[in-house]
Amino acid sequence: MAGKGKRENKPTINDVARLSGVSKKTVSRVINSSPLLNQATREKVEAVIAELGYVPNPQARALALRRNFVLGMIYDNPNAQMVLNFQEGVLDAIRTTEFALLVHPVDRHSPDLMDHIRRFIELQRLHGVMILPPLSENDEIAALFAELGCNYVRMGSAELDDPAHLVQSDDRDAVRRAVEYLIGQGHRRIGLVEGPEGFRSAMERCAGWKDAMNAHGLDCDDTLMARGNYTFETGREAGIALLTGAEPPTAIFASNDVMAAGVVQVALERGINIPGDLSVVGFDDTAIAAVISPPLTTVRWPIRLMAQSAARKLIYPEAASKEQSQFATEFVPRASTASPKN
Amino acid sequence: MAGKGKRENKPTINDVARLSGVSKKTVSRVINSSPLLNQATREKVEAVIAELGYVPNPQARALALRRNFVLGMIYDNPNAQMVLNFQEGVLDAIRTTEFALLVHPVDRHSPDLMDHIRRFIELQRLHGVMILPPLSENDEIAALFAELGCNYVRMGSAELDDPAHLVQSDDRDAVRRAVEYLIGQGHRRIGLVEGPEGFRSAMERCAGWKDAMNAHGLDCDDTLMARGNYTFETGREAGIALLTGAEPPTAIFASNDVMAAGVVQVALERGINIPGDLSVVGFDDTAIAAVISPPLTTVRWPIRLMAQSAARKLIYPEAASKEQSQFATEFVPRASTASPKN
DNA sequence: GGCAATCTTGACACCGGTTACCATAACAAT
DNA sequence: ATTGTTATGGTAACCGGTGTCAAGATTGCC
Repeated sequence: MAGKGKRENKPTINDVARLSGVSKKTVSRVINSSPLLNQATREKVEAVIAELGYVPNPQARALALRRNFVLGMIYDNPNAQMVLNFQEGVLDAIRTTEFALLVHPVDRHSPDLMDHIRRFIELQRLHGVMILPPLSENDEIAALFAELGCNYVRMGSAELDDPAHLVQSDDRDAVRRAVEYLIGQGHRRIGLVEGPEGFRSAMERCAGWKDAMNAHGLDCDDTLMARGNYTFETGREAGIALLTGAEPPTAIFASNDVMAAGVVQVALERGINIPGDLSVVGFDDTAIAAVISPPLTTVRWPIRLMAQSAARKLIYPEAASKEQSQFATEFVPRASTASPKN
Repeated sequence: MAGKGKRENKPTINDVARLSGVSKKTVSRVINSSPLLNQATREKVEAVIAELGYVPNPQARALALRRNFVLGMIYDNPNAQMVLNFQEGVLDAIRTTEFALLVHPVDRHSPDLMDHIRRFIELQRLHGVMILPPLSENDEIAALFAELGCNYVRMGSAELDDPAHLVQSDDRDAVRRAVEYLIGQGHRRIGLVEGPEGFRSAMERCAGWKDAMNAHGLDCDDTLMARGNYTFETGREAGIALLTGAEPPTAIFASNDVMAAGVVQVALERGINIPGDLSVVGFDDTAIAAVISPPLTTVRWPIRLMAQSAARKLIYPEAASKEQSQFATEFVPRASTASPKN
């Protein structure tokens, strides 16, 4: 039996209004820092707010404004470090705002992926959603967001969408530069561990490798290429395939760091010295790169900055297309590369 | 969905009521599967809901029910893979519910950490929050949640709280078993790379090492111990400290996988063969363990299961203390351990 | 002093759901 | 036929904020 006495409930806008002798609407004006408001009134109300420790109810606000201050992020994690860095970047961007971040991992091989995503969008009514690779490369998913009227930004390795809906790194160029670094060291037979079929990022990275090889008159023959699917195990397999040929490469570019780690492990198991007998280059610069032996030469993706930009595109849609979309990568030389011996 | 017309606003409960010729209240009863309702009416309304693709507005629901169907998770990432596995576990648990997951990384060294967390809790009014280590070991933070009336679950390595607010692995026992494995292989001088000062998990793991050493009459002298702070770099430093002594250990237990990777890298740099000259054991079984060379023997934490349990404790508070709190770890032998040579 | 222009403020409906309470219909028991 | 009981559905108030619009207070100007 609740007495009429002190309530345990949080203070509401009505409490603030009553205690400061103004109407709810005026309190609302204070909260939203409306310009048409007497300074004295504002201070009086602010004092009461501070005293009560009043914080507006976000659900009520969302309902009245028909606007939800929550950003979403969907991913099918290819890489934990990348996802987490992204999360941190988003948090950087929303820290000074009232936005929050909802995460939603999915399984891209699930047969009801689309239904699953649809349900998620309809249920949560988010302000906007960021889509991470490889889901971001799926145009069908983007179309679903558009159909449901949910704002989105895709994070990708190529021009997947217009600038308002995209943050992008130029993987092709980044890989070209990395491979040219190897060529500059004197390598002529440079292998490629390709990413999975149908992945845009895999295609771009492959194209970058070919660009560099062709530009220097080097052959891209089949014995220099092996396909993986961005996992460690397939990196190992690709490594075995490349290293057991008649004329094995003196350097290998792997389309991501985990696969590069697989190549390194296989090489070491066979007594192939790195970087003495074989140079290895990865892509992503995730935590693993610095941690394996020897530390891996790789390409750093400015994920955190890209995440900040993606979040801002959603928070300020009117400026979305002016917000930076293209991000430069950075080549990070470490100890897994050297000039070939001969 | 029939009708390809212009996409109006989303259907509301009123639309459903009008089209099915019943009142809002009846529709609400259908949505909440109230038992006192005519079967025919229910089916009629359900048909209209399906046709319209109606989904109740979560903000309005949250407001009316005074209850928010969102779970939160705060962490100061010590380990990306762990955080992500945890997220996936939570998603497992909420997949069939209407709950969503909000994430909130923080910096535990920030001077206004407490204010930051307070603001987060007050602003979001979550249904409950999961706290990951090392933040979970901070009693002050737990007290803040209690003070603000926000339900929480801590994830930890020891009995930090009552079962309703805790999911726990027994790190001490897990480490004891891992070290006894080394002893069983014939090792006598077994080094410890300790975790950072003040961390409960670090203390527990250290205690487990001592338990095993003492139980077998082995000395825990200072030259066998070095402290790190759970980062790769400090793992390297600790490795150098342990391996440059007069009588270096033949095996090293590192309190987490990244530090173990640091030890491995340092050893390989100095031509110390692993596992021939030195066995190394880690803790966590994060992705890195399987990926370095040689693959790391370690202890697997059932993070995903723990996360599921934590989420269920929050979703069903009435059953929270009956939900599993204690989780067993699993010893994972790989190629970084072997019997000492001599 | 009178009147318009501008600044402040509050009454009230509304966002999209929920519950409390009441009204009616159907059906059984007396 | 009257009454009691149980199903079922309607009405209105409410959750805690917001927009609209107009009234009241101030000010400027002739």
